[in-house]
Amino acid sequence: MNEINTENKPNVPEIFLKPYDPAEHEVKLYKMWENSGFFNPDVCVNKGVTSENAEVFSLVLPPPNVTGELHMGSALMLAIEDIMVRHARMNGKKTLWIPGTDSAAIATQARVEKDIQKNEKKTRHDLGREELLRRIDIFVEEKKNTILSQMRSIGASLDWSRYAYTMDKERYQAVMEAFVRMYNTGLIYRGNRIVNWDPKGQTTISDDEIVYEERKAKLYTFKYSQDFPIAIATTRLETKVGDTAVAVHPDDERYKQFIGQEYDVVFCDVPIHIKIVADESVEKDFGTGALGVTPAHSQIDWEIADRHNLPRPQVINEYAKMTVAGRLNNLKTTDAREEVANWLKENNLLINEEEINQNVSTAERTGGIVEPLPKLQWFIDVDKKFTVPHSEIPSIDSNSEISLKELMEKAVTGGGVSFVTERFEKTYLHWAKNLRPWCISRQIWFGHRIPVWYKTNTEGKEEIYCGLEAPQSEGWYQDPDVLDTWFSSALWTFTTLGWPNQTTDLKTYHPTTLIETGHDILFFWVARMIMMSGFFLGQVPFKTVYMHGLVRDGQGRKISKSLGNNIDPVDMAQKYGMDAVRISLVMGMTPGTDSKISEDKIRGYKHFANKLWNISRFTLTSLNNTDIPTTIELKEADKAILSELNALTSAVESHFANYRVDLAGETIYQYAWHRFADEIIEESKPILQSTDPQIVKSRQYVLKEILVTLLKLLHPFMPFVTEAIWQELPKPYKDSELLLVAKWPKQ
RNA sequence: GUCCGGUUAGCUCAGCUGGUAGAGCGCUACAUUGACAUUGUAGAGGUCACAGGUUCAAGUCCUGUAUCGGACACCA
Repeated sequence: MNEINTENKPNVPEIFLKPYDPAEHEVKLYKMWENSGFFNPDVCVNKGVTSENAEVFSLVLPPPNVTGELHMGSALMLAIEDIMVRHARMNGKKTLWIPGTDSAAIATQARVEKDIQKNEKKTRHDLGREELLRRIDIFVEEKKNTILSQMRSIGASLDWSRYAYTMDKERYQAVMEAFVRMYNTGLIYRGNRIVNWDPKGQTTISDDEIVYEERKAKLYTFKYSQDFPIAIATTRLETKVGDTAVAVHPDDERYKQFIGQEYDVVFCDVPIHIKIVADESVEKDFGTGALGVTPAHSQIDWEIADRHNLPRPQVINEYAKMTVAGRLNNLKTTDAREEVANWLKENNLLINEEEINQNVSTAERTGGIVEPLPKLQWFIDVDKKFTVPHSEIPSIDSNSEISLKELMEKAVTGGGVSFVTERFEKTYLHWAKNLRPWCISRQIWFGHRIPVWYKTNTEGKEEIYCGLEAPQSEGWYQDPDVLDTWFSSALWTFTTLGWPNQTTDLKTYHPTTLIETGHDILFFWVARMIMMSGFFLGQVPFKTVYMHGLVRDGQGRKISKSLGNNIDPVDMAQKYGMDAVRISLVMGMTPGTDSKISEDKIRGYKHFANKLWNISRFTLTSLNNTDIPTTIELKEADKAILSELNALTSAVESHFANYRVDLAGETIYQYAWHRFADEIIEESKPILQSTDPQIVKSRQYVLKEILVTLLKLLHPFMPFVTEAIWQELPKPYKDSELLLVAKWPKQ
């Protein structure tokens, strides 16, 4: 390198004379970055910032709800990912971070329906499917700019040229293709099974969308009739009109004599036929040790009915109302329960009534009490074996036979996917082991519609067609249901890269390097991406899983509207600057563990941004009107300072390697403030007054080195203030116009 | 019920393969025309939940207890 040109003498820009003002810089800087094109790895290669065959670093952004707004959780996610992405880019990796938004099917449709109900007093059925979908599209178009501009305001260096929306044309086609391929392999099937029905949302939901709430319930012990030999216990009296058997344990001495007997009774106006069966699944010690079997309204009972070939009358409908004749007719289940209790009392059949704690299944989205109902639905078979034509997953051979469940286990146990926090690996494997068929059909309108058509043929039989386009001939009608939103999300790592086309992007960036997301969607999303990527590509979707925790308030409480403790990232950024918001979210956050945010903390880091500002001001002032040769005879003390700086860079690197961005941040913070500002700058003041020019030059050189290194190290964490300062540095100090693509300090 | 975590300064948390405790914020006192009051210096404050064990040596490893939290399952 050359000596600094005297015409490029460092001046102290006027801008440093007042405190750092984030508002003055943030929008401008983001535009500058975005216009530079460097968020796109292709541009980085073309402009020589990244070498053609550089190591790849790729990840997809977990797409936020397209109609939503930024909250602290998504701000944390964007901050962590942007830190890793900027770090990788500065390290010369071919770095791709794909932005996207999610349609949030149920939530979005519910929101639009509510508005229409309020403003026009109409239901979705009044409007019809087409019109409702048109309204939803309009709503999405109106809303999406909010979230997109908020994502930019964070400073996220996302490659917007590859932006994807779960419901855009490319993704929709890819989802159809995926369904058809899985159907043709026999992994997707239609079956009549007990599903979790949400009467409030009027749709099925998957097992993972259930939230258990503990409530008090009454456990009733009773007999079906005076001459029925066995008493049974239940909390759901109203379902007993749907009973077809009483199951007892085969070894239970009390009931052995009755096994095989059958009884006809009229129970609360409903004639029922009860067979006494022996089944291992019954616990002798619970209740009376005898279980009233209601095949149509309980998962376990459905399975018992399978084993004993029992009829399965349905007595509750989709609105959670009774469908039987008599006194229960059309009553809500809760009312019917009381009615049955009254009837039992009237007829002297009630033996005992006891308060117990019970876990009630509720729907995560609507809060409705889940009603198990038998329904004809679409499922993914996780146990059926299929052949993997081509596998890049360690421990899974090409052309081997495997089930989705096994694939999901092996992808992790074989080391194809590793978890930054090991305990999530255990949670994952535990879940995968107990996986059951995944119900993927939903009875709403907004979403990826199931590409299956039906037709009743001349013999009165139903024909089924599954394909990308509707069949040409007459009389076909499409399945009205749409897919579980997680079905399309599960394909996200590769549909965003152009699949099913074999694009260059797909070859270059898949498997992605990393997925970074909240641990609350480990099963919903992370696990299912592993499933789908394995099935369609024979690849893992990502090599590393990094899970972040929940963002809580300063006292560790969940952030919620009712507590009124919401801290809005956008408000906070206006007050203290986005850099302060970003770094406060990251500092003190351990991977996988819930973290805390408070306004005090954010304010503290605004001080830090300003400290940096003043460090820069001092350093540039000290260098003013001075030429600093780039090769220089350094004094011993200055050599020591530089080797300490190298040690800092190494420490930061090793924290990055361990995905401990929190520790990396703290290490730099500590150095910048308490070592550089408090000590090195202080001791430099007299040194710079020295009459020996060698001493002065040596020190000036060191100060410049530290400043440049610190700006680089801090850039991933506080991109705005560091770039703002960088823009004021004299050219000879810089290896790049933009700090965004400057070279990461060498160790 | 099963499986995971946590329990370290007033608060929020670090502390890797064991070597007599750290940070940030807060608090106290002092300083102040100095790059920065969005500051500096100094300081107070911890038998590292409890009880055993292994070891020359234990927040750090093992066992158990208490307590808080999470995931999963679920009894009808």
